[in-house]
Amino acid sequence: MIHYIKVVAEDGDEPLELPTEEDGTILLTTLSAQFPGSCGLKYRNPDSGTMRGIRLSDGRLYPPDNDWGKQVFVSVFPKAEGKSTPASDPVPKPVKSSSRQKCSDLIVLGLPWKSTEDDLRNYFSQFGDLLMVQVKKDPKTGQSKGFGFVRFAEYESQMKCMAQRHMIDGRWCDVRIPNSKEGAQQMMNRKVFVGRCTEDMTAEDLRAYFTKFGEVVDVFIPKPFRAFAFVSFADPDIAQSLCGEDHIIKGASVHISGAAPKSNEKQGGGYGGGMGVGGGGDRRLAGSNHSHLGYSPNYSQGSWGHVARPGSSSNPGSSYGNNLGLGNLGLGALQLNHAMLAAAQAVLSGQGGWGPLGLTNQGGAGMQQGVVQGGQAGGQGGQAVIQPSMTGPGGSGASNGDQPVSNTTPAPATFGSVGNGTSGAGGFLGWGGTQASDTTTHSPSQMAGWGSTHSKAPTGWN
DNA sequence: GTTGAGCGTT
Repeated sequence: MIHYIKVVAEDGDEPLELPTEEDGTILLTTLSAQFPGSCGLKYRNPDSGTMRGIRLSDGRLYPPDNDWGKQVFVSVFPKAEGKSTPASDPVPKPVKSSSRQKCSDLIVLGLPWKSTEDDLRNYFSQFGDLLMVQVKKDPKTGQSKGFGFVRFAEYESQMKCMAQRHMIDGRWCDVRIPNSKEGAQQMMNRKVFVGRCTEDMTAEDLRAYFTKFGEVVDVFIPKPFRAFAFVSFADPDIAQSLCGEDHIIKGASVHISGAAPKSNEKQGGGYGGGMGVGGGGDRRLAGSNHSHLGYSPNYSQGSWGHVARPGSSSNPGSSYGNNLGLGNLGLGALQLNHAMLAAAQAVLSGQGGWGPLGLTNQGGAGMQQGVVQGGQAGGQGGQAVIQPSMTGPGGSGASNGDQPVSNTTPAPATFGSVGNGTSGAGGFLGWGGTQASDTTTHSPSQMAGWGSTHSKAPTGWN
């Protein structure tokens, strides 16, 4: 039977009532939801006049003598600091004009093994409405991996949440922006990469969803399900504005980024990131799996897969026509081998036996997702593997930059796709595209944090 | 049945 007990953060405060669970215990998360950082309860023993601690086990606070009684309990904080009265908000609101910012998923690190999604929801709801809560677990054992994700409805909630550490079920946890969001704002163009797609997302679903942000001119979903898609907008600004965001589509959290996210991995003028051979291969022909309604054919989408475009002016296609100038390739930075270079040149010149790619036969139809995987970058040369995932003639040449091509190949240098632009823009060649590796250089630039250490839970936990 | 820096099978 549920009832309520009175709790204060400090003697003299106005009591706040916390609900018990059915078994009469109080969840620590319930406590810490109202008293951030709180890790326990105590009360004054009327007989001795001294304070007594409340038993805590498995994240539950147990009533003394099986009865909470009518007394007022006092919240206990780790270091005799960090307590906060409900009256005084401990978090100075970073009230910026950031009100219009959008929420992103937040990773919660350092969760106790036992914490459930309910615990997380219970705890984090103190900051605002939650759209998503998940604890990553081992699929087999169901054992928590000790981290999870949350997503708030309001950006203010997110800000508040990230502005502090979190005591969850007896452990200090950190909330951060996931690494997957790195390099968010970049690559201005009209096509965005939609990662973490689920298989039940159709092109129509994506179109329907993204249309509310602006006119969608194309949706591309790789044929063998690969958990990502491309969405192209008529307005590049729309696409750009979505980059870096997380959206929830059909219950799944997808991540939106520029079509060649690895672009800013390297700097110094080199075009390190993705290599894409990509003319605007977006000529769409009927029969493809594209949704193409209302598509205006004058969107030349040249230069996909190209990254780190010099300057910010978007002028896709025209300036890259058949430009194989090595200066644009950033070769030095990527240690390309000759085989790959030759392959690329062959592609652009329409020779080289890349028949399966449909380049030599189809005049304008761009090959789709043509992928060339060299060995390790700069490594075993000659092992270029071509794996076009779509070869149908007339297939719309969605030139898919260098998005995740293979997560199994270590540091694959990949081609984007190749295609002759609708407007005659020739292929542009860029190199790069290491999807899986290279994550070590990222240094999450979040709000000032608390080191990276999670203090051990007070003994008695875990 | 253990563990404690990290980054999301679906």
